[in-house]
Amino acid sequence: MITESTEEYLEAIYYLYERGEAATTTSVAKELKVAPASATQMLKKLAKQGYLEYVPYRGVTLTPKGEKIGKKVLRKHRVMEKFLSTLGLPKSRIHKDACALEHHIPDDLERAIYQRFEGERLRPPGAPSNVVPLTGLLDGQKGIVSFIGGGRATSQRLADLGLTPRTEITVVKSALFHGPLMVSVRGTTLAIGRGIAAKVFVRVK
Amino acid sequence: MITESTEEYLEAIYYLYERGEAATTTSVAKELKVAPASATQMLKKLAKQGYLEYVPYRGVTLTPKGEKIGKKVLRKHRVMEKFLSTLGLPKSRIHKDACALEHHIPDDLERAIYQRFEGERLRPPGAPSNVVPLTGLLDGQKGIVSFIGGGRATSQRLADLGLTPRTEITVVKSALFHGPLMVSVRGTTLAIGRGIAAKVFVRVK
DNA sequence: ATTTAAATTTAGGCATGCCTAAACTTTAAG
DNA sequence: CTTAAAGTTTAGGCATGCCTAAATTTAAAT
Repeated sequence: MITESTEEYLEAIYYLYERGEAATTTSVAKELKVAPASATQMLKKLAKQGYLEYVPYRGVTLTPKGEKIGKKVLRKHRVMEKFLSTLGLPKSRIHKDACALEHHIPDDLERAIYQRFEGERLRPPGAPSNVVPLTGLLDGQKGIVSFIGGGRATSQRLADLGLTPRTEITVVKSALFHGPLMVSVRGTTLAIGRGIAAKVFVRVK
Repeated sequence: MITESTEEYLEAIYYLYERGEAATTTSVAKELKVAPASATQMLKKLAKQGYLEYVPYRGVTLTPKGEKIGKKVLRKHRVMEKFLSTLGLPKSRIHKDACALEHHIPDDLERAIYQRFEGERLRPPGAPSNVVPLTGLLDGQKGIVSFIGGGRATSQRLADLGLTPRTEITVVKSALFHGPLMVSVRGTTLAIGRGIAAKVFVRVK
């Protein structure tokens, strides 16, 4: 079983990596507010477990296995922050509370929360709540195009891609907060930007 | 700082108490799926910390301090279960997931979730989302009566109690899932049943 | 009253992950 | 090339909470 501490470390290292900063013993320790000596110990353990490469006095780099976890935990953290702020929790506590929650949110709960709150923010009033923007789907989910939330030009562009109401669409890959989505429509896979994807409303089961 | 384990124990003991079962070393151990010897050790520690009275070979009873925590954690657990099931998580995992979350949900998040999901379930379509049934308020919250979600007879009964639109109302005490609510209206305190309270929709700040 | 089974506690251990203090590398300045 | 400061690791400890095995207490049956 993967411990909370392991997740915490991998998340912090991934976060440093995402910002282009080096993951040294000290930077990790500072990020997690622990003593450098504690970080050394933990990093050695994580290396032994195959989550990262550890070179004494030089710092660490995540292995694919470690990166996958770090990424996932960070994403959960961000979804939780959004969730907490949508519910009106005081800003001052959002980060800390998200930290506490991120390790206890199962994957599918994260997905459900994401869909519901992201969808709610974008959905035009009156639309049923199982209609969500395409950006609200996560990898592997399917939906039926319900309507296009944009003007004529948007509709046209999307129609050219085969995205018209009643078409079934599958999200192949969707980075949660940035970059294009890979979707599959009528047997073809295509990439569409988040901006336009947010205007495609689909009905999910 | 109160540990997760402490909360877990106090919740289990309170839960036994709620069902009228004796809190013995063994029953607690069974509830928490730990060895009886572990429970003994922990119960002694909790006694030393003033959460419960411990009589060797006889079992434990919660002090007010311990009961307060046990009750709160159990309530969070139940709110989380409701939340998870509203979001469609598989039934088989709801209990376990709620267990993991209950210790990491701050009080106000619990309240926000409760209000939102309970309110959502009962709120007539079209009402703004800061309008919730009276049963959605927790102890100490205030609201302004917005409308009565029942027929003429209900309205009349409530009007007799002084509960008419635009009246300010304060919830004095509300057990979360059962029993009447104690409310204060125009300086008077009265108890009203949950059934009828669910028909009083109030606007909260 | 004795015996025996069940419940409970004590004793001794273990894993996790944190800490401080002291020792050791690395780096950068002179 | 030396040296001092900064960064890092080692060593030794501590708290939490779990475990098993062995001792003890209680309760129930004869």
